[in-house]
Amino acid sequence: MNKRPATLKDVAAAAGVSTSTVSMILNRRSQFKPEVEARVREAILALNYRQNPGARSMVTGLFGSIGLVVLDIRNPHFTNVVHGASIKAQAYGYNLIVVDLKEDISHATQTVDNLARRVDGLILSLRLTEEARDLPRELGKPAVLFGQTLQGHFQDLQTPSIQIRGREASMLLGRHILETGRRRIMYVGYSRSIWNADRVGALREIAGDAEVMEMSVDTQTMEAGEAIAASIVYGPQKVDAIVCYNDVIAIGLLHGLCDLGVRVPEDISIAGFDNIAVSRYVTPSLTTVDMRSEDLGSRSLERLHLAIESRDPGPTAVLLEPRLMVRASTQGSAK
Amino acid sequence: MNKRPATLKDVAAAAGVSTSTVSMILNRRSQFKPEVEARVREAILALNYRQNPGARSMVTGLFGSIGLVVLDIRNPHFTNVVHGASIKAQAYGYNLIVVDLKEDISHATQTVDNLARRVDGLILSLRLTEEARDLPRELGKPAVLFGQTLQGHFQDLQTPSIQIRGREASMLLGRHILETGRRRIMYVGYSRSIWNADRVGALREIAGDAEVMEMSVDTQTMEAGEAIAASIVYGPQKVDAIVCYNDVIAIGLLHGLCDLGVRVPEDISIAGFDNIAVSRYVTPSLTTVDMRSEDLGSRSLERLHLAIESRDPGPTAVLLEPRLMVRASTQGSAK
DNA sequence: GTGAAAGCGCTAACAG
DNA sequence: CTGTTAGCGCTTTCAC
Repeated sequence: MNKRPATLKDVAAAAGVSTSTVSMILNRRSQFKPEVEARVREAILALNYRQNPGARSMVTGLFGSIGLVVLDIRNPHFTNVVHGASIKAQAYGYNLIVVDLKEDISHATQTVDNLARRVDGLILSLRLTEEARDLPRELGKPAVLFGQTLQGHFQDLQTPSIQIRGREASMLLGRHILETGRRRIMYVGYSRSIWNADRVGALREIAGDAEVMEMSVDTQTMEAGEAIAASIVYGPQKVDAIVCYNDVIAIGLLHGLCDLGVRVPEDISIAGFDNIAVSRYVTPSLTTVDMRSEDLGSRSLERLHLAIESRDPGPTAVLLEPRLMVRASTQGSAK
Repeated sequence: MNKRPATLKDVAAAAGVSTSTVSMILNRRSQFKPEVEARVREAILALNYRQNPGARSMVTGLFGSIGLVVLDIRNPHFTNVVHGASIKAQAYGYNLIVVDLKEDISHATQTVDNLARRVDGLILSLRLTEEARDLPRELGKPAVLFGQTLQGHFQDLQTPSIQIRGREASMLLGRHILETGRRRIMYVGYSRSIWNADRVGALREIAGDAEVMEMSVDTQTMEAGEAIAASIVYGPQKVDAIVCYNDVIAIGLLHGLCDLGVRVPEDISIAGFDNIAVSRYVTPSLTTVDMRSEDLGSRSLERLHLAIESRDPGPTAVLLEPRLMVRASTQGSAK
């Protein structure tokens, strides 16, 4: 209808008061003559007035929004992070601006830089470039980093973080697999992730005399997992258990194995990380480690809220405990 | 570092020119003395200056962002819509602001209203309230609606839309199921969707002498699908095929059926809608109808871009054709 | 070509 | 308690 939305000035004029009166009534709770306030509210309704958040931001420096940068929204792990953050954002009254990098971190710095100027704070994946991770601090914007711990790295971050203990996750899973009598474990990694080394490293550490082999895929898709099945089955090395970088890859690989006539878990057992919803619904249901995706998102948002409100940041790192989810895909002993 | 980022004024001062000169150099390509331009660019670099998008928006009325409202980001269908839109947004240089309603459309109007003041255009699900759908038009903001056709409704929308032919989708699937000899079809709907009626209606239309029964769940999760399995298996009616509102529900239900010892597809065949990535990877792989999720997102963005740029809206409706994806879950004849 | 000045819509002192 | 006023950082006529 109105091509030009009503402004504060219009409301003030209509109510016969000054703009500052309207502004105060809208924002602070300072008392006004009931009569004046009523007139103002009436005018607001009549003109269908809405604050212009941009103009407001310019003077207050506040945006009422939080930016969340994820690596790949199609990965249910990140979707769950978004969901967790979104719930808390709603609770605190923030807008959540989700930006998907589509696994391409080469523009991460630019993305963060761009986003930082429109939000009160940022939630970033730990897997971004260091430059991108540090940018908020340089810009003086509150930020929270989320992701997995990384041995020898994220302990003394300059930015608060919510981290899931990655090596513990690997160990939980590794221990479980060893307990089922498997001795020839193939780790299928994701070449572009900084967490690969920790995953397989922790696995090796507790493997003892069991052998840990390694392969990797370079896209995080079920297709990639499926495609690698043949090289494992027909490869030179005998394998009786497979640990995948995440559930997405594991589900693809599981399917690929079944197509090749491999019995899971009898011939080869298989597991992933993340505990995405569908893992419980594939056949056999997939053993995995719950990486607390949703908690990662909600805790990050809460932590950021604190930093924005109370100015009480302190680059503390919260460590979340992974949870082993044993399901059919690793059930039963080998042989 | 600098708590206060450099402003245009700072750059102008450093370069010894006026703010308007800097602004012009930054935006338009109007020619300047190479010497002046060089000095300005140097100052920009030296001060690490970035435009303040908020201030710019206030005067130009442009935001460089597009808002996308989805019903449930955890549903891979919507994730794919986001992904499709995100790719095009990046191509056109827009920021994509994704807002997740978490299946609660009661605040849709408020969400849209709020978002509309921060973006150049909106992409909304057709499943929002009519009030929310119409709001952009009242606000004079370009918008594109996406989703499924709805018999007797979305033909003369006031807003451009990208629609997937829902009844055709049902018919494709129904026809396929009938061809496999099934005659007692259970439709498991999602009670909160406006598209339920079309789905089951179209199914009934082509069912002929086959019987179409109906049940429904009220959350769109695999858990809900799983939970309803028993009522179908132990219910009073014999069923030889199941069509679910979407793949998420179907995957849960498939799992539930298997747990109850039902053989799929021998005893009961099952199918869903959406063609989410994982459908191919469950066991048996799930027959579904590709609802062109990613195309819905990318086409919407393209259409919106047109409306924003060329001022060439026109409330046209683009109809996308669904694609039947026959997989193992409906393979083979009944009995 | 370049600068001066007038706002965009709003908030925040500061007066009255 | 309410109005006046001065900007927030940027773009954009309009003169020079």
